[in-house]
Amino acid sequence: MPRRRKRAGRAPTLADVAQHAGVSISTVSRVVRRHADVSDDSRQMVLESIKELRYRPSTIARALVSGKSNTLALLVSDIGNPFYPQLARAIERAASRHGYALLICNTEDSPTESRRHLERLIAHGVDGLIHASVGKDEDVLTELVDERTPIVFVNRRPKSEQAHYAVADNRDAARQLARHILNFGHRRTGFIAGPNYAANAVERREGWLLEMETVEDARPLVSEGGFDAVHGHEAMRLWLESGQPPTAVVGVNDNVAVGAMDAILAAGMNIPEDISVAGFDDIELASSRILDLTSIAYDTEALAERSVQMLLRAIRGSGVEPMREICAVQLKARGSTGPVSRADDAPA
Amino acid sequence: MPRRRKRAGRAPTLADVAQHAGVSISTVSRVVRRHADVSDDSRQMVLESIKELRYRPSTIARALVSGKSNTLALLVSDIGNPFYPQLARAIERAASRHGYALLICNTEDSPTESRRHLERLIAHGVDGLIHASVGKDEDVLTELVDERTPIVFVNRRPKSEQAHYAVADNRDAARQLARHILNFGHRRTGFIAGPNYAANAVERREGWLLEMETVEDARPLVSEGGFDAVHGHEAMRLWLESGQPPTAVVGVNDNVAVGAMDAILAAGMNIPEDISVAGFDDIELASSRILDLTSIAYDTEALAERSVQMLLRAIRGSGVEPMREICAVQLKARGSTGPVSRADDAPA
DNA sequence: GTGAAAGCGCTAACAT
DNA sequence: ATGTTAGCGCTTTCAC
Repeated sequence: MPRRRKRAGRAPTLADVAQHAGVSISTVSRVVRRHADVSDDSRQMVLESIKELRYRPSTIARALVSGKSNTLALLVSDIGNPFYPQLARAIERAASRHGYALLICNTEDSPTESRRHLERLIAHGVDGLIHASVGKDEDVLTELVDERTPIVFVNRRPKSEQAHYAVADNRDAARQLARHILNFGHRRTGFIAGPNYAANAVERREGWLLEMETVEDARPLVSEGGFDAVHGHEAMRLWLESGQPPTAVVGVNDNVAVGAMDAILAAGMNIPEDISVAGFDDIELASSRILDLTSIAYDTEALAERSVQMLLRAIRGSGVEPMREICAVQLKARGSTGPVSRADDAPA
Repeated sequence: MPRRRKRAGRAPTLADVAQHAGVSISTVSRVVRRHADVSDDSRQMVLESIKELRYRPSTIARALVSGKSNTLALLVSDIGNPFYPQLARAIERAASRHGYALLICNTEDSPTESRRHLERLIAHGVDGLIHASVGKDEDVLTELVDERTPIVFVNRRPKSEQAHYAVADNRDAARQLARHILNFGHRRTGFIAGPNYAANAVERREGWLLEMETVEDARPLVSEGGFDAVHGHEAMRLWLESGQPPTAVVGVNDNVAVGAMDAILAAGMNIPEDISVAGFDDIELASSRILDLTSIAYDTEALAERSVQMLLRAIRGSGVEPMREICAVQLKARGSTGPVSRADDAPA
């Protein structure tokens, strides 16, 4: 009844295996790295010793020697926002397909947190960074990151001309959504925007307004805000209290839209009979009958795959041309948006 | 107009700093590690060189020397389930407070994935593991992990008697929820359970049935399932089609409850007038007016803090006694549960 | 107070 | 086909 077959303490090393198998360290190393130039005999012996000793190569030592850690890192704004886990999962899979591990870091959109994470990640020797955090920290980035650690932006268009990025066409997405709303006859509409430092948020708002301008009598309202449900709630509440609320509102993301829905229900009104609601991101719950929320779906799989590919290319060949990728979006029309029904300013 | 003040290529090392500052490597190392025994003069020089060269100590080399990586890893079942990001964030903060970085891994509840991650993590030299993935992989764990990499289970009661864990009292939580439902007069009730391999799911079901048994004429139904909304939907659909659906159903988590709600709405019935619904986890959306879902709230902050503390203790002193911690739960009664209203088998 | 030197576990020449 | 050796960047004795 052996408790542990291995004496506790030090983990077995190449040298241990070599000794056990009666060969040299290099031979073991060759076997481990699946190098040719090893006789079947030796290989057999080594393999057995490895199994018996439960040897596992140390990534740390490898990283120290090779300067490569086979690890990528992903920075997200808010892991609590359902969109990011979805993206993270896709990126993790993509990275894994290419033999890389992925570290996920939560920046909470704070440059301080970004800095903390970046310091750590660089010291840890990650081979590349995927940045999906939404804004405010570009200065920190340029300060800390140099060409030895390539970086790709996902779902965020960076200011720098030199940067690599994979994004969705937010402006077009917003226009599609606006068109959808306009087609239902809405004219007094509301857009609950995100913060100005976020390129995404700005693009969505711009697209929205652009499309609204194509219709003579459209009167779009815009409310500044953040990415949280509370912002959506607050903005909607104010509009409701104004006495002349929009007949359709769009949140800068589904979180915000949910907040707005909440406020509408709290005021005793109905969706979409009184007010239509829509958002961006198409979070999982959006398609459920409970939310049944019209939204813009991003192709996270494509975003993930493309960004990882770009990053790997940047890691291999340094100093490559800036790479860009614009991924498709898809309008998911659902029950939260419908025609204007009240005596209002548009055809029924 | 200097493009980069540092020549590209190799990152600066201790030796570079030493040369630049005109001192020895050891002195630089002492300064970096805030060791005493350094003259103010030397320290000054070194500090300046460090700044100028933008030197950053290599965690990799440190880890190789010290055998410690100052990194913990968290394994979760499904980062897409809103409960886990919440937990992950709390654990990340707790780890960070103690000077540790956190790696987050998604096992998708697959032993294969668990193995992949564990192999990597151990090779990467993580100092400890926090396991919040829900089941099926305990064999993999005992096979791969030895006492050099301590492990703490969170939100999951392990089979092993020796293991450390921090969990919530699921049985009690389920009883509270059952009592709440019974108090509303419900007698024909449904529990949409999770998989049998998940201790959490089993405990919740047991608690539920235990409390139901305290009432003579209660007739609890149980439906096997998974942790996803689709399972909740499917189970509810079948009950609805049976013609005698329960007047109150509880999902093994909020995801499942949402699925059930979806099915109820799809059948044209109302919540809670026709059927009451509740869940576990108290995901963020549960408190919104849209879901307004009665649920059990776990103290994720406590779970996180306690588990990290336990893990660190295990890392420092090896071979410590098994540590256990049962964290509090709180019933959040909301609008999705209400009294029986139909001509049914209970007092109104 | 400071420096020299021996490793940590591995890879990658370079021998043989 | 296999062994020897010199590092990777750091910590840590141990001298001075």
